[in-house]
Amino acid sequence: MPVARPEPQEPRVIAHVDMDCFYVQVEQRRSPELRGQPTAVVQYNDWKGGGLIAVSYEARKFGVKRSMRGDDAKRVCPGINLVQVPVARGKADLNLYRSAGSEVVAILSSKGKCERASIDEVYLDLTDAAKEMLLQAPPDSPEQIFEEAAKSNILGLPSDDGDKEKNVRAWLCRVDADYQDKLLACGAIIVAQLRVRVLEETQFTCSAGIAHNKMLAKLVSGMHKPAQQTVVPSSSVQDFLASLPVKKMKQLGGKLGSSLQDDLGVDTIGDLLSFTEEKLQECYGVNTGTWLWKIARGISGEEVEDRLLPKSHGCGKTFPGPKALKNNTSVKGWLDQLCEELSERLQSDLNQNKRIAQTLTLHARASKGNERDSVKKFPSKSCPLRYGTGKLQEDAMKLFESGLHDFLDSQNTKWSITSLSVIASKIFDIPSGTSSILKYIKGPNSTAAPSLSDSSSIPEDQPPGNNLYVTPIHEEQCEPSFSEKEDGDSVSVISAKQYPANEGKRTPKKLSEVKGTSSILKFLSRGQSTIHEKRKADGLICSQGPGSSSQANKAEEHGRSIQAADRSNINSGGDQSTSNTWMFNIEDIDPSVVEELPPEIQREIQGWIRPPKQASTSTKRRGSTISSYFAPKN
DNA sequence: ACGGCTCGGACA
DNA sequence: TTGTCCGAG
Repeated sequence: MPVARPEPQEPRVIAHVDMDCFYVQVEQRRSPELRGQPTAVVQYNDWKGGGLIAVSYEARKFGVKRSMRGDDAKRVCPGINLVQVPVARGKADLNLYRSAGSEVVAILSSKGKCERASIDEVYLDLTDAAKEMLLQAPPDSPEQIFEEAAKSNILGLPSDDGDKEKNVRAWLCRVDADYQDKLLACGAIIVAQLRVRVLEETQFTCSAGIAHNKMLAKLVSGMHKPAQQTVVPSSSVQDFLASLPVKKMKQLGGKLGSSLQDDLGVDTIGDLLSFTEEKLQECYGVNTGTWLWKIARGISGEEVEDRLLPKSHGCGKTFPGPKALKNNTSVKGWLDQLCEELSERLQSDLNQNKRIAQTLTLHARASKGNERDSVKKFPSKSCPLRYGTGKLQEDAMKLFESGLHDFLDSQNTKWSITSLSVIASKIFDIPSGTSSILKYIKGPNSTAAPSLSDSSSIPEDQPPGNNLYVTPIHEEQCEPSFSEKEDGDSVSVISAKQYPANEGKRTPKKLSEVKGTSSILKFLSRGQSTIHEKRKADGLICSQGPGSSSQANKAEEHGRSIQAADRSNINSGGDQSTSNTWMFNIEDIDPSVVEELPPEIQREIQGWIRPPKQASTSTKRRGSTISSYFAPKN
């Protein structure tokens, strides 16, 4: 349900940029002969010509729609070019479009806060840039207005005049405009420049909306498409919303919007104005009620998040009708495929963005053998995410089995799976500051290991080392603490560390000295002194597979475990089968090896395992517990 | 045989 | 926190 956010005091300049039929444009760049032609991108050509996921404007003129089948599109538009989405591992592979989207984000993020809203959309907060322009170089004469900006559509500006562009030019540099409108005008100019840059540097066109908040910017970004932008001055907001059908508003395209129409007789946003905030709250709860009341008045306080990358990675596939999966073997086969792709994407996120995902989730749709409409849903399941294709596959299968067990409820019926997906989420940056640690990687007779923070990507010619990252599963308090080099394995360890609860800031603590590096590795590998041995012991160390323990136990271990990503194949890009991620459960580590560590490191380790804030004292553990082992001696 | 494949957010 | 549901494109 939508929630209202506090409205910032100062007027903001917000833009929503939306790529025009993006997948089609990506394909047109690859195959220029498709430019200007009716074209659509389809996935899976085998059944009824595949499903359309993007349609060029030339094809839209024929009535071709997203969600049509390829065959239907051919019927209404015989000349249409249908381009297939690349297929890898038996499923659609959208990576081509993802990376094209990144190209665009890289440009659009240059003028202010930028939020990647989807593969082909971003929000920009251009407030500062617009203010800056107003101070430094405000638009002053109509002739001087940048050509693309002059093509803007200004909501509420009379356009029956004939010479629209002249009016726009005049509006953009109006001297008598109020401060807010001047800011918007500057925003429009900046966005026009950005859009031109996007076109020049990527060959992609886009459309945009410029307004004082995200909601309004989003509403109008698609109003004039393709390759145009639209501005919403405050003075035009009420009229604009008054006649806007509720279903057009973001968040009201579904059941909530239908309920407004059916239950309250509200057809336009303007109709909402006749309801008090209290009445709306009665109908839809406090949060949604307030939200509705505000959007009716054009108020939306939602901030533009500073985020250029997705928050999760998911891979899924459906198995409709006869394709449904009916036994463990076929499920395993497909999960393996999905996990291969997921692993690849995780590896490249780690490589390019220095990020690590912490949670693996499995979703499925299922029906029970004979039952028509199975009421029961297949439960989603998650577990700590371990890097490496093999680990992901193993864990995903266990999650599936766990979900299936719950789904079947100990009945012995046949089942069939109609969709599967695996999702990696809770993605964290590997904390910067590693470079200050890297000197410890540099052994007496070797060169420094690749720097994480200094180089945007790891050079191809780096010898494949075993770079080990350790991060805490719980919360975001994480800081690199030490690294080591041993036996030719380059090992970088990032340890969990607690930070003051209320402080957003991290307070890095550097270790002045790192000794006994072999002990560190032993500590981490529970007595195995090399990474190779560690690999063999891995199964023991990560005793906690998904779905194999009680809920309580699982939660406990999830909260306290430490996870490591082995990046051994990042550089070589080779053999995935030897790529591993290691999870270290504190409870499984032999305390005796800790005693060999220098006191500094012992103290550091204490920091890792300090119990979570409201840790239950009643939790039972096996053998000697770490917390008792590490309890303050005094 | 459902549009498929992704994503994000709110809620209990 | 996990799992569910909704909504977007």
